[in-house]
Amino acid sequence: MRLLVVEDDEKLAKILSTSLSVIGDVDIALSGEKALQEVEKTYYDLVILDLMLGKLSGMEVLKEIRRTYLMPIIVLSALSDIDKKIDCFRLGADDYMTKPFAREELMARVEACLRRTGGNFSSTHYKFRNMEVNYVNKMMTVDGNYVAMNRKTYEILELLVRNKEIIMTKQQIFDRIWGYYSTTGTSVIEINIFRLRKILAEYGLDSCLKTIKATGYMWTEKI
Amino acid sequence: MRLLVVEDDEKLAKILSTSLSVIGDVDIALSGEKALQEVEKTYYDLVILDLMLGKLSGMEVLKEIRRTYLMPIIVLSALSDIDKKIDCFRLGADDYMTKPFAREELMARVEACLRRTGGNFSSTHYKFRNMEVNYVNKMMTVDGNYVAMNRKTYEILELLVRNKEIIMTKQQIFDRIWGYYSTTGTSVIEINIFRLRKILAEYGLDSCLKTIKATGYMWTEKI
DNA sequence: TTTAAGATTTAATGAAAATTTAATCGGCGT
DNA sequence: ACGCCGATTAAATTTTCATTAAATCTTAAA
Repeated sequence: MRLLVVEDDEKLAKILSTSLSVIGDVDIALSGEKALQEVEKTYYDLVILDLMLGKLSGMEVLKEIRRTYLMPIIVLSALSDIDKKIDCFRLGADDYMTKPFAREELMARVEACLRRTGGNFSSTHYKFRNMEVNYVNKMMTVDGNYVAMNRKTYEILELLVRNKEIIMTKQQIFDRIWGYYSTTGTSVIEINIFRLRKILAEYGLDSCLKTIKATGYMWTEKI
Repeated sequence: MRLLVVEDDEKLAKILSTSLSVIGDVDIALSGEKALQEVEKTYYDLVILDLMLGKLSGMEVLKEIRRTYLMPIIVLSALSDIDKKIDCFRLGADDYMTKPFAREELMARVEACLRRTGGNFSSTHYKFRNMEVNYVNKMMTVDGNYVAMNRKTYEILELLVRNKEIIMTKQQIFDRIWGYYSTTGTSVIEINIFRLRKILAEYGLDSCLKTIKATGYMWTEKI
């Protein structure tokens, strides 16, 4: 998880950064210009954006980021002005907090946002590189495009990525997807693994799906 | 779009309901017990939940809904108590507003939530090429001309385009359009999909409506 | 209230796709 | 070389869905 704090008050930026470090790696941008550079350079899962910046206003930064990126943005401001809030939400902010605020509330709101949008905080998605498996919608996407596959094939994929870096034995896979009372042999797993690999290979992801001989299969990000 | 307002103050509930009606159909639950019933019965895109309820506390309702459902929940409360806020976020709330609040701020926050969860959120219409689906007037137009279709057929179309690029399972479609207590089989979906396809085909749009075998259907712009 | 048009549902069929079975091939360790 | 296990391919079987026709329910006009 990678977060960006955009805040010109260096002291506050440090404090926020320390708090947020339990959630993921935090970068700091001390100006709007710097923020835009960072966002282009790195993939961020969430941005905390103070409205009070120097030359480039926070609103400008918000607008500019939203022209290209979709990650959640939480706006901080000294103003509780309703119109300002509305404007920020219009421009695509996900939340708006008025200073002063409790550290705990910020943390709670950050987590609520991340829960919604995925990342590893959420039990609704798995993400790796440009590929995503959405457990709710029962679909895999690459660069946002739906990748078609058979139902059972998908279920194996979901089971494996839900348990990444852990070996799933054939018996576990079988019991989970086909159930105890199924009469089919475990060779059906191999066929679906084969089909899954063929699909993954189109996107250079087949090396994530390892065969553990005489045991089972494992999804790994350590290629 | 279907919203649920859980609020025991009937006057306030009505006011909220009226405001929110521009976004979608709004149901009201005057008690926690009623809210849980409604949520089981109907598919909701978002819930507005007042913490001050009668017997069953708002927190209980929140916890209970989250045991099963994932739709965004915005909590309203007279208390600005930080611990209360934290607790709500922990239980899975998506946002927390302290009363009194501006109608506009609530609307902005509701839209921000839906934008995250409902894909490209527009509360009034969907447009693609020369075709438009107007949720307010409940009609589809092509080049501005009204395209006639049955009500149920239209409702499926609206549900699918509101969730474009996302697979809608047959169960989701069924629960949303026919409701939990309906006795009809899910084959009615297939017939309406068939009719919808025939209509769409006249305008070369049938390829937007994908069948996801063994799962459901999906509207896509990536033909 | 009756009637008829239209909307919706039920039922049934064949085609297409998914799943399973079966069989062959190939590598690796003993 | 032999045996084990998994990859791969082809073919058989099962499931799911599109499509048609007919039955039932709704709605609004007469």
